[in-house]
Amino acid sequence: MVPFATLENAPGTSVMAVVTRFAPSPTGLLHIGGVRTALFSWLYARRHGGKFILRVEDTDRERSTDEAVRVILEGMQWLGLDADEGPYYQTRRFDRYREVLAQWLAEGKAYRCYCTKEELEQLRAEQMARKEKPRYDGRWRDRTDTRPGVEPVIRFKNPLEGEVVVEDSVHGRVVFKNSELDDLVIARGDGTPTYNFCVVVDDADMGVTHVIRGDDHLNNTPRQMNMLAALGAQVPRYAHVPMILGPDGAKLSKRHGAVSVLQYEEDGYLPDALLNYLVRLGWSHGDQEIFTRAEMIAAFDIADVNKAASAFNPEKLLWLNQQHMMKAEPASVVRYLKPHLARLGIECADDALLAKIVVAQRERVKTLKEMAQNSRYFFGEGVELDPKAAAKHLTPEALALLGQLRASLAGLGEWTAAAVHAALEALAATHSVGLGKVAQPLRVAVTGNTISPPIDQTLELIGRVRVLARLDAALAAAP
RNA sequence: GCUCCUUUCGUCUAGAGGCCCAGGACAUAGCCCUCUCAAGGCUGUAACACGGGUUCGAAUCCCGUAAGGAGCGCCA
Repeated sequence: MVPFATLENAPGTSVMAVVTRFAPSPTGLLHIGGVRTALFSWLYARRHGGKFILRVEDTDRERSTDEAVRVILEGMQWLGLDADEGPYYQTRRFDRYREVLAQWLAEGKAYRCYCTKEELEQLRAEQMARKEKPRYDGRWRDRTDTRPGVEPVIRFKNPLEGEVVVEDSVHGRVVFKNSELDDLVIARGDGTPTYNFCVVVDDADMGVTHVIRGDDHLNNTPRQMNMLAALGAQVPRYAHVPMILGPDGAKLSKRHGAVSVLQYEEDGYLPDALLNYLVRLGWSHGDQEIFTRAEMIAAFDIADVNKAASAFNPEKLLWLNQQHMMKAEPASVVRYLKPHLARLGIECADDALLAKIVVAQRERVKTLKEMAQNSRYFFGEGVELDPKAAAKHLTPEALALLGQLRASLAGLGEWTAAAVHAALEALAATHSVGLGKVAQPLRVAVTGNTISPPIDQTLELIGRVRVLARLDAALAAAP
């Protein structure tokens, strides 16, 4: 039991623990738009020492899929957006919804409507023809009879007059006239409850204090507030955050960005980098671009959230990902790099070596996937020489240098980057050539290509045995 | 069509009447550094949607217009 010593504050100022929720629908795969909403809700709860609830809104049984539920669960876990409660599933709360439905029917707060779909369609068509806003006209609102052969829906009796004021944390005061609202369906003909109704019951039952969601829900809010009032529940604080657009400024779609959040794991992004990118879409904290998780929690405030939609920019995400790889503890990057190495068939249990590889590679790759691909030559035996690189750099003159270099490397007392570097410089000096004249052929011989970390570090990490073997192979392959 | 929302560089944003002939970041161009590729540093190009007000003074306040978006479902 939580002791509440100060419950006697004036109305509206009572101390209330913050409770937020993320309520995705498993009718499509969770994408970055949803993730950002989840992030804002999570941050807000963490910032205020509150509770974060995960609730799966699966009342549409036709379109909900197990795959989508899996992506929500795995995605949230990968991102580290841990819930304090849930996941709840609305499909498991049907008894509760039926209870409220029965109560409202009994109290006259809701009623059965026996209109057929055809009838409703005709009504809509007529209204459109008259250039009116299409809406249900309440024709069954006060009827008590029934109509055989039609499974009735249940509609909420929305107030006819007055207005509903939404005090939104990002949009400010938004006023809706009740006369613009109609009696929405809260239970289908088959008895299953609908979204707007379930949300209201759930938010009330779960004690949600702050509803943070996409601004496509702003128009639903007055209806929900009316239902909350019918329930006798307190109205939460609303914050309708702007939507995320695709890179082209158009609505997010499968074609560009509306992919499963798990795709970002596969593409080699660090969870913290994705979160950092997403938090800066619609929110800012002065000029700060890079945030650790703790910094995000400390700085986040809904008051700083923008009103306008923002476009997703893949280049900036890439940049941030690299920034996070460079700032993070190498060991933590290793943890996320391993799956990518595994996908290339590379299993390495030497975490210390992997940490060194991370440090050597992170300033030249944008993703973990790229890091894994560019690190293949640290593992396995031989390397495949890129034909163009070999033709350009493994010239007879270069091979002559490499031959001498092989000897000096073989005789090195200790195999460190510093020792390798000294050997290279000595060779370059005796032949009066730049370091590049020997470094590039060497790079091609041991990595197969022209790109790698500084050559001395590269050799140290590849290891002497492999380096000598690869030099021998390059020398032997020469004409 | 009706109701609601939105509008600062290509993109993300700072800006809460004078600090702004608008700052930062990504991207982009140039230079420096350099054994490759990067990273890093420096420099440049680039924006207050438009029109009226209010005010000594407006990116900031008000009103229109335009353009986008959302909702108007027995979808969520």
